Amino acid sequence: MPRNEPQQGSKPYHHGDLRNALIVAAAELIEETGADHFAMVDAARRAGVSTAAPYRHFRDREDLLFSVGELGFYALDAELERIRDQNKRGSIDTLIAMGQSYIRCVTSMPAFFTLMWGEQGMVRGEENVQEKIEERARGFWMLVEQVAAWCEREGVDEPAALEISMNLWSICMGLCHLHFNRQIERFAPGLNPYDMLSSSARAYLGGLAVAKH
Amino acid sequence: MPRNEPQQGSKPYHHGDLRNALIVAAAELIEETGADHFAMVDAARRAGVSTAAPYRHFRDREDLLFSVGELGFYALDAELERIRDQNKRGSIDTLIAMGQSYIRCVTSMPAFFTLMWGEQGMVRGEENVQEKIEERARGFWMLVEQVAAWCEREGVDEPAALEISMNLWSICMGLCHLHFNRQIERFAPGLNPYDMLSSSARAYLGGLAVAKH
DNA sequence: TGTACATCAGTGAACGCGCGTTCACTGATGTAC
DNA sequence: TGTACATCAGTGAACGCGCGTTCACTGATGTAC
Repeated sequence: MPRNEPQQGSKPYHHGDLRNALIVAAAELIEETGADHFAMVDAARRAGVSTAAPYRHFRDREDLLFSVGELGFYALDAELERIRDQNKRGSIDTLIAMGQSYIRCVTSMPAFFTLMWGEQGMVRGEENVQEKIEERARGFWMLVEQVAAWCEREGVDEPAALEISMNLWSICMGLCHLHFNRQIERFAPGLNPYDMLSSSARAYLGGLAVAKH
Repeated sequence: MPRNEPQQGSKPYHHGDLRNALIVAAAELIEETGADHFAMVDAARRAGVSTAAPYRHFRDREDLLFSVGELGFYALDAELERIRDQNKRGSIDTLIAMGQSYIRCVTSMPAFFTLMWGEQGMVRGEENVQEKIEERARGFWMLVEQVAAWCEREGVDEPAALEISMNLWSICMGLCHLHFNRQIERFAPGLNPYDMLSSSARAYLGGLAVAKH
């Protein structure tokens, strides 16, 4: 019988990839019940191990949650990178597409929201956490770069790129928030966050370009 | 000895206004530790009563939290009303001032954030909760009214007022979010949400007005 | 190739804690006569 | 004005539950000789 194949019927003593299995299990649970109500023991149960097993791979609950957050950023960054590479550098369509993909990502995993940008993901006094936190900003710097290119095109002062990027991020954040707290469908049932981003970002950037000409 | 004056030294058996005292205590605790970690027993302790007492006034924990949310909306609406009455109807400055006051309110009571616009405040199958939830929208309708007046002035289609209001709300929401998760000071230390709102709302509304002329 | 041994990744049972909520109670208050 | 009684707003003790975490353990794996 081959070593690496798990025997049928009897589960192997060693899991093989428990760390990742726990992250995935936790991510699923968080999707279902929200990060606040996430329970360490449930993650273990879902991964099919004892409640003590996770502590071989994570210092504590917070440590696991942090890793789940990393998973979220990984997915988001990959998506943003894809959008960026498929569109013209610094065009308004690129900026909007990036924003829409941001909204899509965040919306498709709403429970990651607080996990990714909440306090908890940021405040941890530990060894090499600082660089991990830097990593989490990758998507934002992608946006800044595109905005800077747009500024160059439009003859807008480039130093403003950072502020413009923050404002665009704000709009996306706000739309995400309103969207998955169901405020959009509540107050304006005909609208959706993707079109709203498109129209408001166009008006905003348009207003900036006009002001500078 | 007068009836209504509490005796010094010995605390009276009846509190007198325990319901409100509990709401205030809960609000303070939520400010300190966040709504998620808020504990019913702590509210009772802070109000100086036994842990069972709150259940004379609130069905359960959720019920108390809902009432705390109402307090938040009460403060917000009062502030928005004040700003509206002090400014010119439908001017861009009024819109921005309302947004800034929104940010100020939300920022000054960050822990109310999820309580006021999170799921929990919205999903409750109960008697006359529906009308209470309607009440929570008062501030938003104030904004819509001002935006409609602005539209009239600028010759923008008035039906767009709702969408424009949602977009402005989004921007404020996003700025609040970024602000008190410390993302603004992290990425753009020189900026603050108030000026950001002012500049982005002006560009956005300017862009809309230009597009229509 | 075989064996001894260190190390690793699990188990299962238990701990302690804090919280939401209930229960039988008791002191205070309001009211009908 | 005084009294009996219903009702209200508290008390204090206890419950049950679920969760985070630890502990001594054991089975599996990798490696030096």
